[in-house]
Amino acid sequence: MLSFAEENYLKAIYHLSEGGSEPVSTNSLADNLETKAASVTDMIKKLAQKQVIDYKKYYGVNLSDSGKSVALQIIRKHRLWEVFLVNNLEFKWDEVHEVAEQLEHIKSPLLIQRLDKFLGFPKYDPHGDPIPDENGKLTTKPRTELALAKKGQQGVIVAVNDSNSAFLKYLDKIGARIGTPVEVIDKVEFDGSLEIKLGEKVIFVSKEVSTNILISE
Amino acid sequence: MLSFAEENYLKAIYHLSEGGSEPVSTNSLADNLETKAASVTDMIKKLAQKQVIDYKKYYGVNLSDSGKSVALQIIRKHRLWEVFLVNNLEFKWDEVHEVAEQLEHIKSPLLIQRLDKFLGFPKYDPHGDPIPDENGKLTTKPRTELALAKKGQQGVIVAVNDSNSAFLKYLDKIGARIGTPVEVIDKVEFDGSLEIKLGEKVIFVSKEVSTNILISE
DNA sequence: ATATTTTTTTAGATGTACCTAAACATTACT
DNA sequence: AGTAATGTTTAGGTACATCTAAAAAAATAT
Repeated sequence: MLSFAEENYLKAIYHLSEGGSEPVSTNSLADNLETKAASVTDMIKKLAQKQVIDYKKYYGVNLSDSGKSVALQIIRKHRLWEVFLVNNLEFKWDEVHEVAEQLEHIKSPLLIQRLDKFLGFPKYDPHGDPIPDENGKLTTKPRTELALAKKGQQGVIVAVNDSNSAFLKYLDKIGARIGTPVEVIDKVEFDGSLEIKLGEKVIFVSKEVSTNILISE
Repeated sequence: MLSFAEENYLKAIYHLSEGGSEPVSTNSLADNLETKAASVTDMIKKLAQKQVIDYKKYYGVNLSDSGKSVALQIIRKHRLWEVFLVNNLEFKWDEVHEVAEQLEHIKSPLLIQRLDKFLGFPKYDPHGDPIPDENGKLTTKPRTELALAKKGQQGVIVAVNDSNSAFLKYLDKIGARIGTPVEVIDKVEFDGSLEIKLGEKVIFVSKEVSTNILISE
């Protein structure tokens, strides 16, 4: 049985390695988990001993198969709870993260199975992120960063890259939600900002914002 | 901010002191929390320092007002989650305890406020125990142990004293649920067991069972 | 009222998850 | 290639929540 701290490490490694492909450095984990590099070294030694990661000194860590599976289960729980909070408890999409960070550590396979059923087996969370199934399988639709779209390109917002509350509130303000249609009117060479048609409105968004909006046709 | 362990101590003290009236001994806490007396002494010193309990060496502990309020909030969360599990996630009343033990420690006043609303502001949990309101206020209906009822007395099951899974499964088996009408047909002097009419059936229940069933008219 | 038993507390250890400071490896820069 | 900068690990220490064994206090029994 893994502790909350251990589970958080596995989740962080999963995210930082983009799904378990690349190795993750000690410092990037320390940053991500808001802790110190020395603490990370301590913990990854323990996780390596438990066989959930592969660790070679000075070379960073990789999730093992079992570690990846644990990480995906935590992500599954996190996202299912987010759906519950938004769909049933009137939470806004910028309010769910903190609470889901706690709920994701509740240990009860039955609970998650039943919650999934209760929610109608959702495939995506309120930020458009895919929810892994019981076996940890992800169904990822092709999606592009809005920042990479060409002038004239059209699409629909399917997800956001950042679940930061301030960012999501800004999106609410400009009327950008999952499902909102977008069209690139113009790209500003100077700072990479975009002029876009969002629903019925035409506005400018910074490069940073457009990097964090994911669209598909 | 209190840790899970600290919260569990406060909850245990609340239950063992019957709502904060009598002092609770070190050993009874150790028994209840399945830990050792020495560990309890350590912890109650810390809780006393945090002003959530009153502690005098060798005299047992009492909840302070703030400690009582914390305990009631945890009990509120526990019972609301139990309602959710039974009403919405198809859990049976003997399956909810363990999961609710985890869920009660989630820290988010908004979550509990919204959950309460979602559930329709329930007053009792699946075992018939009253749910404290936001201010920790309990509405307790008068209720008697079935074991204390007199021959010929009639009533309705309103709660159970023990949430032990085996006991609840037994109640399911004999058809005893919250709301089931009961009538005392006869009391057996010898072992204190009862002959009762439960719904439409007439059966015998042991003294131990009847002690754990609460009825009201 | 004294001795015995029970209960509670203290003393000293352990494992977890952190920390700082210092040592060591790797990478980047003239 | 040699040095400086950056990244990582080790060493040693802290707070938390637990433990065992022993000492001390309170309750019980003779």
